Amino acid sequence: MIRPMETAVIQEIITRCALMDGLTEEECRAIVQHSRHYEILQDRFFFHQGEDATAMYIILSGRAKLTQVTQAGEQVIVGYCGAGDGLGIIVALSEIDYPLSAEAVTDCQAICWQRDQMKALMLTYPQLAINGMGMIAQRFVKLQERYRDIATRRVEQRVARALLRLVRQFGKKVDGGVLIDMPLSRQDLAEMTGTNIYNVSRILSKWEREEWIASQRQRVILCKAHELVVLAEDL
Amino acid sequence: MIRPMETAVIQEIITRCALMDGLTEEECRAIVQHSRHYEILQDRFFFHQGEDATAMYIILSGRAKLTQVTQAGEQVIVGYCGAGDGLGIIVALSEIDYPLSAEAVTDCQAICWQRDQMKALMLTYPQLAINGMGMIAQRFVKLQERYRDIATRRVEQRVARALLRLVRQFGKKVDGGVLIDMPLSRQDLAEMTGTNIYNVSRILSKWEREEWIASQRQRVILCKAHELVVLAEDL
DNA sequence: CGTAAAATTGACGCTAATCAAGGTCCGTGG
DNA sequence: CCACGGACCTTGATTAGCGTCAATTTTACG
Repeated sequence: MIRPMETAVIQEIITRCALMDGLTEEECRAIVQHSRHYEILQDRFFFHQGEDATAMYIILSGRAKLTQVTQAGEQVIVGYCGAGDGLGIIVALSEIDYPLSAEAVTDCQAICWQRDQMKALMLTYPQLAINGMGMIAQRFVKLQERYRDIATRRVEQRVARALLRLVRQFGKKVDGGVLIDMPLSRQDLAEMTGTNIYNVSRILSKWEREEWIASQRQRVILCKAHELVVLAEDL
Repeated sequence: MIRPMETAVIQEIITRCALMDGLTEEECRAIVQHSRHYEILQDRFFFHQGEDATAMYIILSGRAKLTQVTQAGEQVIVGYCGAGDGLGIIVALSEIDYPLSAEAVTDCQAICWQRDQMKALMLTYPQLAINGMGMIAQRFVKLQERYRDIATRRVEQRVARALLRLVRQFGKKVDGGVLIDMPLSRQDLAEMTGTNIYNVSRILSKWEREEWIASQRQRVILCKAHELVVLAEDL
């Protein structure tokens, strides 16, 4: 079971997240008041690709994985989200279905607004809409980068770049290096980079031999991030 | 030289474009009044990746190519735009630089708003902002699709899918099939699909032998689109 | 301790990237 | 009008990279 958060803590997290940029604590509180608290256990879904979009979320704790599925049934991972990140923001701002699925890869807490509720709030607090757009713009630019990566880089570079992005987003200092602080399988890395587990495994094994990384099942620690950067940027 | 359009014609085109959905002709006229007319010759740029974003455009005629460049200097084509499509909308809605370059591949006419002007208009006509967001959402979803394609499909399928997208967007009935109505080199197709001209050339040659397409320098006509669909969707 | 999921490793073959050479088309200037 | 140069396209040969299959090992957890 998840231990519920206190309202004050929630307020604290939300106030500092990008969606609330430029809003007073007062306004922020009012906006949160219209949200519902939301808990979701590991491996369950916030929503599925193609579902009618009714809600948007801000994650308070935990990690979520954004995925798409092809007709052939292959998964593609579009990205990960953590505390402060938004899920389904795009659908609060336009009339489309969820274009991807969001899955909790650890137990998550979040707050949640109904689409119509959020639309109303955005009319009252236009800054909210502006922030939402900014967040989408950010995502858009990131996705374009990754599109470019996958179109032009070799598998080894793509994996290196994926790890570096994850470490920037979820890195946690531990002795011996920086841990990517969430469950991350070879399969996940394969789905992020458009390859398969065999290649990923071989590549990670090689890096492990060179002591650039240390990895166990579902865990990766970067020890010599610099070496990976050199590889990733081909310097 | 480009033959300038009459105001009435411009109005006609703009009124029907996605940015003006749900706005009265009256409002639409007022919005257009705050724009500048803009002409740009083939091979020149609307803007470059990384430039400070000051303007957004709606294309009236012609075709524009959206590209990104990697550090290594390789180009990636993110997509094409034609009449009614917007350029740089994302930057009108958030505070970022242009994330890509937009190049006229034929002579283009467009209308153009300064970022601040457009922001002011969006405050007066909120529907304008909503439409802008919808357009970005559309693009976002499309980009995700293409990301998925490139991550999971073979080169031949990717080329087929690229051609089918282009034909849907710019197809023009001619005898013998449907022409992709703009200059389109092997190089362009390679940059759209994350491969090289040699592969594209071989693939198109093969399809030409099978009479699925007819192609000349910078031109492609789809004769048996159905066959390409079968290939593209692996049925 | 047993089981299932995750990860590893080797072998094999195909796809697609690369290199090299030559052909075709088009606009320009003599 | 013709010759030339440059951009575009084609094709073959070669090889590296990568996907796939099969078999085995490791790890987590009940």
